[in-house]
Amino acid sequence: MGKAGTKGVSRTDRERQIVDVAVEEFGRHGYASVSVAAVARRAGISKPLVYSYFDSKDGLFLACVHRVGALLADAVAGAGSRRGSTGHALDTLSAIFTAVEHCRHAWSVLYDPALPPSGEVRDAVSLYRGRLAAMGAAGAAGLLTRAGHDDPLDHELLNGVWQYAVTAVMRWWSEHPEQSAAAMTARCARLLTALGTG
Amino acid sequence: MGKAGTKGVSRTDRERQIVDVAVEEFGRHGYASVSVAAVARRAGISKPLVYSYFDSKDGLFLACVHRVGALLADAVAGAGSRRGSTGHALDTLSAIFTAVEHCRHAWSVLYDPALPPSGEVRDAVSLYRGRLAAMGAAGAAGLLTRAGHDDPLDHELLNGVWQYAVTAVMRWWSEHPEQSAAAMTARCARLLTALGTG
DNA sequence: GCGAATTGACCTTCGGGTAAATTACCTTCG
DNA sequence: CGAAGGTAATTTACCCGAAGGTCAATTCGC
Repeated sequence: MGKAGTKGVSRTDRERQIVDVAVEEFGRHGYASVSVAAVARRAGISKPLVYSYFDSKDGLFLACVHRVGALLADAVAGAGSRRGSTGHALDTLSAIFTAVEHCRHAWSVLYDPALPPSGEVRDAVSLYRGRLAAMGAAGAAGLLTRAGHDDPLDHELLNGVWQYAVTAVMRWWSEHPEQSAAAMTARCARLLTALGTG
Repeated sequence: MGKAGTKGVSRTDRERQIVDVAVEEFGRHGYASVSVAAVARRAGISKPLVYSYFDSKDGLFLACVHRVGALLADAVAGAGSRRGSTGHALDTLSAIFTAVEHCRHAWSVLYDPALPPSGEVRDAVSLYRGRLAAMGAAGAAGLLTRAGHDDPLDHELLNGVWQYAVTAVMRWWSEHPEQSAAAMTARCARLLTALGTG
C-alpha cells in the first residue's frame, strides 16, 4: 500500500506480530501450503520485511516452532498430576486447552505431517515432540505395565496414538471456535470415562 | 531415457502402475509436497505420459483417492462384526490391516491434512472419509450412549479421534515394515484391553 | 543527519501443464 | 505373406505462473 519508511513499530513487536500470523497460517494449512508472501499480506506488511527479520521461510517456521513448543512444553510440565491414567490424561489435556485457547493452531504447527523430511526444522520439531511425548505419555507407560504388557514397541505405538488423538481433538476445536477450554475439558472427560467402561 | 515410442505397455497396466507409485508418494509425503515429475521419475516414465492419462495433478490424486477409498471402504464393510465396542474396533482394524498390507500408505492418502481446502479433490476425500466414519465408528455411538452421553458433538469428536488414532497406527506401521498385519492386530488388541482397564 | 523500519522491483528456481514429433504395434488390403 | 497406413504409447523441448529470496531506495523517529 503506502510508500516505504518506518511506521514506528519496533522490531520486537513486529516479530511477535508476524509469528502470531504465521502460527495461525502454518497451523491451519501446513508448512508446504503456506507462502511467505501470504503471511506478509495477512500481517499487513511486505515480504522483504519478513525476510529481513527471519532470513528464510525455514527461519520463520523455526520461530513458530519455538514459540509453540515452549508454550506447550511449559503447559504440560505444569499440568496437575492426579494419579491414574484417566486423571493424568485429563490434567494434561486441560493444561493444553487453557494454554492455547487464544492460539488454537499451536498444536498443529508441531504436528504438521508434511514437514521437510530432514534438516534443522525437522530437528527442532522432533525435539519438542519428544519432550511432549515423554511427559504426556509417561502415564501411558503405567497403563500398559499395569495391564502386564511390556513390549517397548507397544509403548511406542501407544505414544503415537496418544499424540494423534490430541491432534484430532485440537483440529476439532479449531473447527468449533465457540467451545471454551473448560467445555473442551468436560467433553474429553466424558469421552475418557466412556472409553474406560467400554 | 531412451527415445520416444511405445514400449508395449497397455494404458490400463500403465495407469495401474502409475497409481501404485502415486499412492505411495502421496501417502508418504502428502499432496502438496509431491510433484508429478517425481511420480513419473519413480515410475520410470516421463511427465507428459502421466498428464496424458490423468489430465492434471488433481486428476492423478483423484485416481489415488478412488483406489484407496474403494479398497478401504470394502474392507471395513466386510469386516467381522463382533458385539461390544472393543471387539468391533478390533475387527475393523484387522480388516484394514489385511487390506492394505501390500499398500501401507493407502490410509494416509485419504487422511492427508494438507489437501486443497475445496474443490473436487476435497469432495471425493470427504465422501470416502464419511463412509469410513459412518461404518467404523458406528460402534463409537453405542459406546457413548451406553455411558449415558448423547451430545451429538461428543459423537462427532469421538469419531474424529478414532480416525486420527487409526492414522497414527498406520503411520507407525509404515515406519515398522517388518510387522505383519497379524502382528499389528495382536498389538492393537493389547492396547485396547489395556485402555479398557485404565 | 543517522540509523532503523519498510518497500517496489527484480532475479531465479521449481513445478504444473502443453505441443509436436517419434516409435512401435495392429489392421487391412493386395 | 508383405507393404501401407492408422492408432496408441511415449518422449524431448518448451511455456508460464507462483514462490523463495535479494537489492537498493525511501521514509520516519530520534
